[in-house]
Amino acid sequence: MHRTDLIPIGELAARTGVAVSAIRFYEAKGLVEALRTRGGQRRFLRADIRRVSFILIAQQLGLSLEEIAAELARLPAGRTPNGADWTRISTALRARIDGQIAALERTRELLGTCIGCGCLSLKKCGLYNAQDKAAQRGAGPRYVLGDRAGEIAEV
Amino acid sequence: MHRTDLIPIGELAARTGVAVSAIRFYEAKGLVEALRTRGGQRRFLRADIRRVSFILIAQQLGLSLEEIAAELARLPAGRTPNGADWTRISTALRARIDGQIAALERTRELLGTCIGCGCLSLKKCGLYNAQDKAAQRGAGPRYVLGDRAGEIAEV
DNA sequence: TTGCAAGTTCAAGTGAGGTTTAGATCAAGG
DNA sequence: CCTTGATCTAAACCTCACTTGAACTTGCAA
Repeated sequence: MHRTDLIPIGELAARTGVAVSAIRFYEAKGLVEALRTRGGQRRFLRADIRRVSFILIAQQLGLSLEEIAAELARLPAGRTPNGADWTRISTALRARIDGQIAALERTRELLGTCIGCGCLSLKKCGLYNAQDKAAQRGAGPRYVLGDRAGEIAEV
Repeated sequence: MHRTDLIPIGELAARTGVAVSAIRFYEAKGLVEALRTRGGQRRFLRADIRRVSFILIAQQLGLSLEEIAAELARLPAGRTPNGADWTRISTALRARIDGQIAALERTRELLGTCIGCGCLSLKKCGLYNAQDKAAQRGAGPRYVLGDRAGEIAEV
């Protein structure tokens, strides 16, 4: 609507709070697309502000960029999410949050039964069996741990 | 009590479900300590099974190895946690879980108000303001995002 | 004593999610 | 036209939490 329908990368960065370098990175990953000026500079659609914001929200919910890309790719013709898309996506995100909360609550309960007992004793503690369940993908690459959860022996 | 008070790295690995390489890595990071045989092989105390298990639990709760090391370092004389230590630590961990759950619940609520509205519009959505609050340290290094949360402009 | 699984070190690799650097080019105002 | 600031590319670098590989050495059982 404004005559500046196309915005340069710096403005997209300023509007979303994401670094310019990150936006270029997202483009390389296929999360956003840019038009180019004759000189080769990127020009984004105003709607890409929403698109990038969606990326940020989804990240907060623990989605990887790959998952986010998959979600965005489901939108026909590379559109920016509209109302109906958003309903579908946010419903899915909510399910994910529910799962995370449930996992944390289970862990908390188990931790509660352990406070004061000082057991830390594998068979009895329950927290050890909870490890695979409680997995909320803590910081860092745990590629492998997930594959062998459950084989924990007794003390 | 068993005559094998000292266990080799392979057994510690088998008992905790952690890879041998990971245990060596933990030792390098100061999370566990090992005695050495004359030949230079590591021998761990049986109690280190508990120590490593503690590392795993704390990781599930989102602590970095550095934080875990700090927690373990507070134990006098490099002991393995006993009952009292465990009470103190697990109480702290529980507070952490509570915080994580609360953050997720806030996010869920905001998401709920957005389902169907399709807004994704920064000023109105609320989810954008929630970003710093909801931070549950999703997968991957988000060192920087945390530092600039809140500077998000309007669409 | 031998055989071999399990152990050792050190350096380099992995993968996510970016940032930094360097040097060149573009766009807009004066 | 010229300067200034934004943008460009490519490649290198960063953290975290590990794994992998190469090249040897130990420890234990038969």
